[in-house]
Amino acid sequence: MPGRKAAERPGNTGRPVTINDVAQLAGVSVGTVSKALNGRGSLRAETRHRVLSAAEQLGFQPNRAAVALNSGRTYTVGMITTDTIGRFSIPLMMGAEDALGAGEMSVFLCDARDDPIREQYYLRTLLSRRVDGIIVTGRRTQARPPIGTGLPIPVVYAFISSTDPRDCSVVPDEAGGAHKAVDHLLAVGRRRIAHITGPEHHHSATVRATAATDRLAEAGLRLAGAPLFGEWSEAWGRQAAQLLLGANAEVDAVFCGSDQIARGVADALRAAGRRVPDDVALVGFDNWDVMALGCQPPLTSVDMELEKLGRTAADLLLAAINGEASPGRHTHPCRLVIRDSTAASSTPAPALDSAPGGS
Amino acid sequence: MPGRKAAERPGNTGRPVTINDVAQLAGVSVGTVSKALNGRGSLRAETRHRVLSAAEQLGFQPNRAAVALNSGRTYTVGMITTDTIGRFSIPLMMGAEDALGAGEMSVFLCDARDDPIREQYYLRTLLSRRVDGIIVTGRRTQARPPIGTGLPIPVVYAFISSTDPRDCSVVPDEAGGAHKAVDHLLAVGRRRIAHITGPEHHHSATVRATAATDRLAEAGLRLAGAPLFGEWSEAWGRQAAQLLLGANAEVDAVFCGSDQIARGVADALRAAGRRVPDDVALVGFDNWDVMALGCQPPLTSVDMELEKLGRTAADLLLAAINGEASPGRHTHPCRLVIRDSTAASSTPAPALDSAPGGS
DNA sequence: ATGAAAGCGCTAACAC
DNA sequence: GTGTTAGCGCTTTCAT
Repeated sequence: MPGRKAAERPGNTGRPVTINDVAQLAGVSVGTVSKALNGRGSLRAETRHRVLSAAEQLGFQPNRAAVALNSGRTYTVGMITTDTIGRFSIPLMMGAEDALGAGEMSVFLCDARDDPIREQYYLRTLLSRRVDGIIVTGRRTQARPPIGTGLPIPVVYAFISSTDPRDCSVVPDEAGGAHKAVDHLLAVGRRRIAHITGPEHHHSATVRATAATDRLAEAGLRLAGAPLFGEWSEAWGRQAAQLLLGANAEVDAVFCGSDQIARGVADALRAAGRRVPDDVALVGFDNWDVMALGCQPPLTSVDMELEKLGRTAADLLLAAINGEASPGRHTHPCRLVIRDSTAASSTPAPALDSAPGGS
Repeated sequence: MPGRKAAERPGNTGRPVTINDVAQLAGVSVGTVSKALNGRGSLRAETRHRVLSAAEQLGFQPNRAAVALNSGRTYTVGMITTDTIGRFSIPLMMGAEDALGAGEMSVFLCDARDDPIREQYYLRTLLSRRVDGIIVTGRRTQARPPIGTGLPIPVVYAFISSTDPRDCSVVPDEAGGAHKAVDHLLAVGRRRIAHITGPEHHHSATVRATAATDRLAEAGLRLAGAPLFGEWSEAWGRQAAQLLLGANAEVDAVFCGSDQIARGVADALRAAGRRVPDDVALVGFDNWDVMALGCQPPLTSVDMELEKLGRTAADLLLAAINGEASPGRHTHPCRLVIRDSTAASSTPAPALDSAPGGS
């Protein structure tokens, strides 16, 4: 009964189908089967066809462990993430997994949960499994010590980077993203721009704050007050916005270090009777859909394009596996996504913006 | 130089260290090395020690492909998710990965992206890699057709379930969760409870709505109006809240099908001058931290405990791999997380709740 | 054009 | 207590 699944066929032993079974059914030797299946050597068309249909009929799937054993390649890579919660690593992983899948690579998922012990455990596991390469991802863009030295396989750091400049890292151009945000605010006519962001000890916060300050300086302007460092939370956004309202009513734009902060700012501004974007334009960072779109009004935001970044990391890893390593720090541009929170104030349409919930 | 990493040692060939290298360095045969490393057979303590330190010195890691080849077991499982964006599958995966890691299992990550073709591709890949089992996860709790029939390895469905009742599925007890939400609202003295939720064709929406209605009926009450089916979005929450305000000012609680919806409802109520929880108590679903905590006030919500659910699924899979299958549909209880949005209205503290952003 | 056989790294059965 | 060897499933010479 050729149409049936292998495991349903009467007489099926439960044992996986091997190349031997195929050889027997096709009436040839295993060597011939191997050639037929891999399109190597020279075979009569008829023989090749006979083998292929036998394999088909048995539902034969080559045992990759055996292939790995004599090729030395497993067509497998490890992905180690230090990020438990996954907000940043998920798109990275998905992008990488997609790019690797196209190269017939399977991905081992390793969640190190910010624990160096777990990390080393996973590293050993992956080496034992003879993965062809490793991608290391994490929640922060700050450089971190290499996961290992003198490893026999290539490693690519994605989002995070390695402190060793010879290592291959792919990182978002956060400074460039901040530049785009500031440029956009200037372009829509804003001049008194404040900056609210995360903790000062957080790499992304300082990079983005510095970049924003520098860009304004290039335009002959200064930030409206020092950057407000706090937490990556809506609550901090609300709190900081109130500080701003208390101290300086002249601000006509706020560039925020994250969408969560921006959303808190939007809520606080609205509660205080300030209109966004008419009175104050708002730009976030991350382009986190649920925040940027849930915000009233929808938020202009800097997108780090993490999925693309993951894809790039995977491509660099594949190249390195094939002997074409690209050592060093590779930056990946950010993209500014413009939404209503920075709509040009030259054409205000107050009545339309104010009741988004109406049915 | 014993302290050095294997790959840095002078004379290192780049070739992975095998059991042969260890045998040679220890001056014994490969069989002896195998016994020493796996604690089998009987060896002199001195010999065992000599082997272990040789292995240590060379940084030996057994080639898992070889182990797999003659044990037939790969200590590997596949995790197929149909969920691209990952909101639900991430905690599931993390829980499962954690539980499997404890069993020395590595996890292949497969993102099928809602594409049946990709799903079957991954299934073939996993079978070819001879995984010991498969976990299938997805974004919706609705039953889906089995991923394959007569498969040679156990499959466990997590969050989603299989339409075949003989398959092993682990699903959240959404109805139970809805019961807890309603019970809690009744316990804090609410009697006119409305329900706003996602699309009517969405399994979770109807299950939760039905369960809420039933529970109220058991208490001799009725839902305040028919369930409002719409979208899983904040915008719909806002819109539905306005419908509610227009039609029926007497509602003293809203049970929402998701935290996103609840958050939209909270915003709309506040904008309309209604106080939460004083005038209207609010319960969400999902306990999605960023929504539940970002909401003003923080949201009481039903937590499906997806990480635990993933862990349970992994444990069931491990058991099935060891020959102790647990066919059928296993439900996993939900947990109600109580926050300010349902604080008992008998002790109102209006002044404190209204300015959470104050510094 | 096809078959036979060695070998990838490891484990286990058996010999000594 | 330790060494030798067959064999897991597959690929790849090398004969024929």
